[in-house]
Amino acid sequence: MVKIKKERMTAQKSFIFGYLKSVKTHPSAGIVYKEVRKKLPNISQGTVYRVLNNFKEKGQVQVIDAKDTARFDADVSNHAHFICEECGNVFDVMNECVNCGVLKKKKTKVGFINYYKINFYGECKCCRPASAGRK
Amino acid sequence: MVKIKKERMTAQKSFIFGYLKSVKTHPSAGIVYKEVRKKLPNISQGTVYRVLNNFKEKGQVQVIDAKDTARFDADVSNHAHFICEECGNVFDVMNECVNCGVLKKKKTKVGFINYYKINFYGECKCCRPASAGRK
DNA sequence: CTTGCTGCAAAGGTTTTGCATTGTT
DNA sequence: AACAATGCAAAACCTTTGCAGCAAG
Repeated sequence: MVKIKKERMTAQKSFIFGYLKSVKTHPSAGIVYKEVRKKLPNISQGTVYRVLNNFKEKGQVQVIDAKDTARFDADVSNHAHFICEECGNVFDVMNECVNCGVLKKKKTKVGFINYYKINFYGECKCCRPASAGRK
Repeated sequence: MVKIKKERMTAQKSFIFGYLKSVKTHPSAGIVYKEVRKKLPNISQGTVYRVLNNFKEKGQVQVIDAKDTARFDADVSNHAHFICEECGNVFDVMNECVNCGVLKKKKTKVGFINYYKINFYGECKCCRPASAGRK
């Protein structure tokens, strides 16, 4: 018989999830740690990483693979992301903008597709004026 | 007057670029280091990272943000990537599969888009049989 | 009471960087 | 001869992990 691990609810988990739900900034694990620490001063980095990975595995959050660090998003609805190459901030790109179904079939030449991610790269509204003269 | 830095050609650069051009495995910096070392035993990790970043800035290679480490691809033509969640290998997904133009306009609500990347996630041919019984 | 979860601290891995030296141009 | 690029080693990050104690069910 296979042993089933029963999960427990903790203050750490609910604070982290609550924080992620409350922001649209797609914070990194480090930011989550810093922010949640304001309410739970004793929380450790290890816990933050473990909880975030736990959420990811359960599909409660999605991960955006930005250049350097992973960013987390509690909005798991179908949408893409825009990553500013200047400041590193991440913004939502809603589906109306992405005018396609990308890939319908699950079985392909390379293997079985579970899901996909679309990332846009460029300069955000705040950074564009500053760098306008560069090109 | 703005100082222009003039670039020099070195054995390290040409070996690294030659290696990247010769493979379809989308190697990480660590792998590049290990492989190029066979021909240039004294090359250092620092150089590999500096050269790869240099290529990236010049647009000679593109970077695939896989889960853990960055992968490099000397094929900068328009195509997407499939990342196996089981073994971590990266495969090319040619454009016929991605039946869309994704996003045509450059100027959007969030900012100015330079380019985009599409990553597919799933299980590759090699890993699928082994994990077939899981779901 | 059971055992999943946390805090702590150390370790692992990737990527960057300062500096003296090398090697292109 | 200039100065860009390298090798070396240390440092800077990000992320994971072992373990003893804590706490949810």
